[in-house]
Amino acid sequence: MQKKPAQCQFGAALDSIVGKWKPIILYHLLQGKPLRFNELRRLLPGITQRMLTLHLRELEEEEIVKRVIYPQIPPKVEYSITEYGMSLSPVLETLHQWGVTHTERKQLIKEINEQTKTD
Amino acid sequence: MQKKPAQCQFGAALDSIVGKWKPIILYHLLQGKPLRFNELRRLLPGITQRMLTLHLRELEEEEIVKRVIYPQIPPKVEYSITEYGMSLSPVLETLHQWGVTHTERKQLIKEINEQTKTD
DNA sequence: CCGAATCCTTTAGGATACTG
DNA sequence: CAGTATCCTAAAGGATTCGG
Repeated sequence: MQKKPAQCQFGAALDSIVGKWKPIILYHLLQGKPLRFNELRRLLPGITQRMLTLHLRELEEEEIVKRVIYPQIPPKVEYSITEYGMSLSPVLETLHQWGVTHTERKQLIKEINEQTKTD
Repeated sequence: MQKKPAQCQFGAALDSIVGKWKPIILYHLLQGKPLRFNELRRLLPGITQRMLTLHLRELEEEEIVKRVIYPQIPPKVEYSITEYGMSLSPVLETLHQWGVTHTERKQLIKEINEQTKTD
């Protein structure tokens, strides 16, 4: 990667939260309740086991997510947000706000285009 | 793509600002001064013409960036942030803040690991 | 000067089968 | 239950050449 101005470190932040399933994984974990692997999986319809583990491992690597293994049969593993991961909450909230208005805006523009098409 | 909870629209926001060069492109344009294609290119060492145009087109599509063509020989094209694109400023600032501390944190952890390795 | 077009490489993401 | 291991596809990114 290239050198960036010190004032432009939001690329670094993006690296931690970008990934097809990371937004929704984080959303669920930020509810506060620890979730087991299969619970999380059920909350993410369409995700494969592989992708879920990959994304969780990445979040774990950044210490955003904590993985707790209960040594028992059958296995039980719980994922939860870390204290540090909680610091993402306001960041994601801000992004969320912008995302909502952005989506609405695009929808509005689309409707206007379809309207004027019939003129 | 899957369905997401309405409370989790930050994935939509990410779509607009993710891309290898988008963060740094936005950083430069958010300085406020319109920049010509080749000016921008010089500010982004390593980028190819193709990638620069592709990313700019995407940002233009979202109406985050405005493209003004001056019909003259040799051609002159200026890119600038739109009014709407300005609304990204606080969002990116928040991301930036988190990115800075996150980078520092990772660096710190790395140093500690190297320290304890010699014990 | 500001691209478009073509072709190629790399990475992200996915399908499927298997395991302690 | 909670994963690995393999193999494969699609998408992002890049190198190079050509053109108004």
